[in-house]
Amino acid sequence: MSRYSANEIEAKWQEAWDKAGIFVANHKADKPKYYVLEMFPYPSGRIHMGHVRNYTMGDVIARHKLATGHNVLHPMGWDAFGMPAENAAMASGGHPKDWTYSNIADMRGQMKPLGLSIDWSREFATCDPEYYGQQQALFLDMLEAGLVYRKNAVVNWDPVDMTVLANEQVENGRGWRSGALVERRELTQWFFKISDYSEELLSALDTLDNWPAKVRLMQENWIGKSRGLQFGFERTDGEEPITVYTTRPDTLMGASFVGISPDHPIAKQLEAESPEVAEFVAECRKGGTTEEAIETAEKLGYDTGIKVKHPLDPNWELPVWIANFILMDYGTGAIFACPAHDQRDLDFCRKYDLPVIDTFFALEDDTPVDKIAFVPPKTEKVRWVNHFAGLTEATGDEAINATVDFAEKAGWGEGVTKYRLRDWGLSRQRYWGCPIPVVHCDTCGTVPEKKENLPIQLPYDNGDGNPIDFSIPGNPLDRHPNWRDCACPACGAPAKRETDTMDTFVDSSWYFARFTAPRAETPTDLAEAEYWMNVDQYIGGIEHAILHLLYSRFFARAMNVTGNLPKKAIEPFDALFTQGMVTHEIYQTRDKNDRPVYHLPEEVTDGKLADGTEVEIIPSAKMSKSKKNVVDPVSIISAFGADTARWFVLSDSPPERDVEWTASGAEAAFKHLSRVHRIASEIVDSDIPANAEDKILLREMHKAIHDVSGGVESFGFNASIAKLYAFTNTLAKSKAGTDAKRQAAKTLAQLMSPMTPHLSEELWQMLGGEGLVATAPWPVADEAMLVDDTVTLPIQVNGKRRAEISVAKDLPKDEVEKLALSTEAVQRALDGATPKKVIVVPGRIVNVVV
RNA sequence: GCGGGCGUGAUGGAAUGGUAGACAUAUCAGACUUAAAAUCUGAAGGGCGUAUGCCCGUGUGGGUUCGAGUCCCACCGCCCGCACCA
Repeated sequence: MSRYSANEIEAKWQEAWDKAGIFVANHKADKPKYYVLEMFPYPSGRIHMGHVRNYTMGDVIARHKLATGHNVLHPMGWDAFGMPAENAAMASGGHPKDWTYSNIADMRGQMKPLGLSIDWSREFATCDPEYYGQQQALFLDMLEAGLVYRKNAVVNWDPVDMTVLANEQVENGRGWRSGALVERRELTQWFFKISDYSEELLSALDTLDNWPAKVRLMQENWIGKSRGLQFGFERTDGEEPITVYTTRPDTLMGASFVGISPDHPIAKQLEAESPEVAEFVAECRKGGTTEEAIETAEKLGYDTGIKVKHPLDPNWELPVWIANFILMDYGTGAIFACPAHDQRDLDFCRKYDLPVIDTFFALEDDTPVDKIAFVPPKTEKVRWVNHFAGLTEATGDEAINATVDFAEKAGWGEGVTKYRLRDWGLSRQRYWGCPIPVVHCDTCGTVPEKKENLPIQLPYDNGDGNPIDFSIPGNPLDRHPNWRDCACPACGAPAKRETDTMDTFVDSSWYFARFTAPRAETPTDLAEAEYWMNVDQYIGGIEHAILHLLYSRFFARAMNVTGNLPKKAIEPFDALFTQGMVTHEIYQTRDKNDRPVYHLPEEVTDGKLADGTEVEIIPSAKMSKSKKNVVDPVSIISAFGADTARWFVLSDSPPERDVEWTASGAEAAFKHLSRVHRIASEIVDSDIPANAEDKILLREMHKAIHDVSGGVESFGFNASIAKLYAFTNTLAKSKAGTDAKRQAAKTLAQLMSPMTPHLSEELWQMLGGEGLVATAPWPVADEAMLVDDTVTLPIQVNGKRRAEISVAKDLPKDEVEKLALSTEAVQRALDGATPKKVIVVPGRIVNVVV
């Protein structure tokens, strides 16, 4: 009898798969194609358990599809541009390119032992010039199609490091490295016109039936379609009216002031004229650019002294304030405030002592607004105070529509549909990204680079053999001695290259299309894209629910318009699955100042440190190096094997939810796999004649085929594994003959093969299976074997279970009823009473109502 | 602030509106062993009871239903996202 030795068999079978070339995707037309893709990783240098879970899920799907006769494309690549490489270069020297490629080599080396069914021949990294050169070609196509433009936009600016900061680099309003107070500053930036597609991206969400409803809702809210009224407030000084946009025009009688953004043209004009305004606006620009930072910052206002006339009452004058919570990017950058029915406006008015006017009340409560604004759902009926369009009782929605109609008829306003979705700013003032292929020429202006000059490559050094110094703040491309110098593609005169590089979201917005023809001389090969697109199953983290997925949907449309993708691919992901994280307990103690001190899992036994100190345990926390609750897949694989890691990350929780990594759970998974191996080898060594138990075992086998397959097809991997445990227990206890047990064990090996491919190959071979289990046809359940002849029915009296009966599965309802009523326990519960009603749900339950 | 999600034994979780707790972990008991490990068998939501059983129980409070973990309303708690992290 042989023992289960994961390390030996895993290497052996990986070699066998490689040799057979079974995971190399070829464009063969005789089988249905299936494209399964997991979001590609950032090459940090180490894989983590989240990767193991993500890629194992995709692998289960890919292997199951392979076994069910599909032509499977399952590729892998690297999302390789981005700030960590530059941060590493800044912190510890070296070059982002070297750092990245060495990380990729390390990670590939850690991933291969997982035994994933990946077609490695298609691998690429987004920082390969062959990839980003094609991305530059796409950019030029989009520029030509009018989908790219330049405008000013606000960024986080670190005045000490003289650099743009990412939101995550702003901590409590200060730069993470310099500690300087961050300012909002305007720069000229490149933008994709994603807003051209607002309506299209919104309405097409309805076609994405196989996406989680949650993700569609998040995108819907992100696009943020709203209907409102746009109109001008006339200024008393005769200057141009101030145009405002409001989604609550019905509350116009409650207006207490007109507010403009600190970035509004009027504010800018005043800023130039008045030092006092300049000071105020500068104050507003302190703090981060995130919506959260702006919304939660203390309300600040400045009375400009400008007055406007209320559109409904020429004698009513409203002041114009600059307010820090008004976004220039949304609507017109100007609003009217109705403090009674908007909490932000109310906070502002209370602070600056501006009037608060109730415009409607709840039907049965006319308490004036004090500290809490009255904001009922727009579907709720309210009672209006002196409404200008003549409303008395109406819902918010009705009032808004009536008001828009009223304003349009009267001619002072216009109903307008707006979207919250802003254009996608793709400029990054950084080195390690795809260079934007345009040239600035003194005579011709901004000129696209010629396609034959692509790729515009990043310079590795300073051109004179001296390395680029990444330790100085700012963009190395800007200060490079000669990289910027070039000839204008239009007139040939000396010109300067654009030094902004692209947002890394651009890289990941089309990689799925590139995988269909990764070595093509154009961004895509239309014939290959036509065959392989769309991605049949896309798998990744919920954190990408909005940006990455929305940008990809936009890119697919843009690529279609520019002839780089077929029409069928404008929604590139047919089905989406968002998996949960892998979490782990945090072990912490406290230092003298009561600050937490974290401990590695291996330092803790039975809730105590080696010196006996009690450890505080925080359950289910996201794995993070700083909290020391990280489990390294590499050490798990060397201790137990990849199959154990794969089995465990799928077993304990539903895939969309977080799974808690526990040492005992991993060990138990290993024990179970060893047990399956032992059971199989005992069967091989046995010689039991066929007997009456055979049919019972085979019946259970068909039920297992049915349940496990169902779980795999519906992302119920944990349910499949629970069934595999149960079936293994059945097999271990069965007294059936050797032939039946061998058949059951072979089926068990097949059913396990998507999760534990190496062990399954080993078992398959031991049990005399033909060829590789990976390519053996997936077993099919015999429907006739799934139904038992008798069923057990629980009997309830008034909804409480009192007894159960065992009946033939097709026994008529009235017979079932008779049987149920005659049961002793039911008679006792009835206690002589006559049932009012008996509900018989065939095959399910009987309920006797008294 | 806005938006989204989740609350079931000691723990992870299962349950087309139909026997709540499948499957697993941890725990306990037994078998094997000189002993331990490994393995095998079994117990187990809480309470009462020798027991057939009975009562209570899915965050809290209401509601719909013959029947609610599941549907509806309100509340409480926790987690996540918010446009330059990937």
